[in-house]
Amino acid sequence: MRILVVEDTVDVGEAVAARLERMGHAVDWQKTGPDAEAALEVQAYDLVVLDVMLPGKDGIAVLHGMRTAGKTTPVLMLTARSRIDDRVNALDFGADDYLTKPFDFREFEARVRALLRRSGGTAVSQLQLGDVAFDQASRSVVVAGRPCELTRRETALLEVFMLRPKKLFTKAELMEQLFGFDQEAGENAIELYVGRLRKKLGACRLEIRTLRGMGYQAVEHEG
Amino acid sequence: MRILVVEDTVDVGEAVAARLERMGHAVDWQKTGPDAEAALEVQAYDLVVLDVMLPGKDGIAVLHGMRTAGKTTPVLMLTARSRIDDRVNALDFGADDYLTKPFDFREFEARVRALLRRSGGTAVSQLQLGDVAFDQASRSVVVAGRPCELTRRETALLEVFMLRPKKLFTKAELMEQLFGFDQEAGENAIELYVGRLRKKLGACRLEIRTLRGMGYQAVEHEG
DNA sequence: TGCAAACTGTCATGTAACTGTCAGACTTGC
DNA sequence: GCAAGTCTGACAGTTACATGACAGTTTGCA
Repeated sequence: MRILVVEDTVDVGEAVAARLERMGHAVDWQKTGPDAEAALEVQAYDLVVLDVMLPGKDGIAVLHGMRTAGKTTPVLMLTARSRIDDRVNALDFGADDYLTKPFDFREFEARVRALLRRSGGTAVSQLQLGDVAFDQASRSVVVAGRPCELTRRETALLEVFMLRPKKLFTKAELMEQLFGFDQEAGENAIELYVGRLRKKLGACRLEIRTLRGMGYQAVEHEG
Repeated sequence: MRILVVEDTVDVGEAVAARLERMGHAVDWQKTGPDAEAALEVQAYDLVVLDVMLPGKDGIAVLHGMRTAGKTTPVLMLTARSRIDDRVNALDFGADDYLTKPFDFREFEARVRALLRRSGGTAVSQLQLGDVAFDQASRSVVVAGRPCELTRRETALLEVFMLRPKKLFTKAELMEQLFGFDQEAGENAIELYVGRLRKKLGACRLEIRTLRGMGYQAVEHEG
C-alpha cells in the first residue's frame, strides 16, 4: 500500500514513516501543505496521514482541497491537542479518522490497518523494474527468474529505488530512508550498500547508476 | 485468528472466551457496547461474537454501527431467547449467524469455524502447503501422511503461516495474531514457538524461513 | 479434589549473520 | 595528472536468532 505522510515535525514524521514502512508499506513523506498537494497531484495513494498544523497551508485546507477535488482517499488526521474545533472541522471536511498527539503507536497501526482494510482490501504489491521483481508481501526479490537473497538493509534500499524508478536520490535522502532517526551512519555506508546490492543483483537490466557528486538512481537498462 | 467477544454476563463471557482460546484463537473480551466499539476502532478482528443484550448500547446498535462504518467482519450474534424480532433485526443489520442461549458449545464451535472459514475465503477448511495438511475444523495437522501433534500455540502459529504462504510476518504481527490484548509476551516467545514448530514438523517440504532482521515466512521447499 | 503430565513463556547462553568503519585502490572530471 | 568522489576488501562490534533449562500455570485424569 502506498501512503503519504504529511508532517512537519521531524521526530514525529520520521517515527510515523518508519512505522508504516515496517508494516510493509511504501511511504512518501512531505513536510508542507503545498508539497503534499503536489505529491497528491502526481501520485495516487491508498492512505494519507495528515497533520493539522503545517507550514504553508494547514491540514484542514489540504483535506478540504482533496475532497472538493473529488478524491476519496482515506485520510487519517493527526491533531496536536484534542481541540473540539479541530475534530469537528476534520470530520466535516471528510477525514475518515483522527488521532490526538501524543498517541500510542499500536493504536496508530491499528487505525491504519482499519482504514486500509475498509478502503479496499489487500492489493498485490509487486514492483517490477527491468528484469527485477520485488514482492512487498514476502519481501522477496527475483532477478531474471532467479531468487536473490538480500539482507534487511539491502532489501530496504532496493525497495526505495524500485518505488521511484529514475528518481535521483542523494546519499542524505537514502540515509534518511534506511536509518531511523536514532541510528546514524556515515555516508560511506550508503556507498557500501549500493555496492553490495549491485553485486547481489549481478548483471541484470536494473542498473543503479552513480551520478557523481549528486547521488544514485535506478534505471531500466537495455539488453 | 483474532476474535472479539462482547458479552456482559460474566459466566457466559468467560466460558465463551475460554472455549475460543482453547480453539487456539486470540480473544479480547468486552462487556459493554461502547467498550466493544472502542476495541473495534483500535483493532481488526476476524470475528465478533456479540450478545444482543448489553449495557450502554445493545448488540444490534453495535452491529449497525459496524456495518454503516463499512466493516465486513463476520458477526455471530447471541440472543437470549429465540425472539423473532431479534433474529430478524440481527440478520437485517448484517449479522452472519446467530445462536440462541442457552446453546451447546459444540454447536457454537462449529458455527465459529464456519464463519472463520468463510471469511478466510477458503471453501474447504483444509489448508495445504508442501506436504503439510492443516484441517481447520479439527485443527489437526498431517505431515507427509503422518499425524503431527501440536500444542495450541503451535497450531495457531502454523495456521497463520499456512493461511498466507510466502508472506513475511514480523514478530510483532505474529504476536498480534497469537496473543490477546491482556496477555503480552516477549518477542522471544515467537522465536521459541517457531523453533518448536520447526522441530515438530521435522524434515518436510514446508519450511519456516527466518529472514534476519525482518521476520519469518513459510515457503514450500523443494525435495 | 488432588496429583501428574503437558504446556507456556522468561532467562541465559552460544552462535551465526549482519552492520558499518576504516583504509587504500580506483575512477572521473577538470 | 591531480583532487574529489566513489568503490571495495577486511574486520570488529553488534544484533538477532536458536536453543536448553526452568518455574509457573493449566490441563487431564483418577
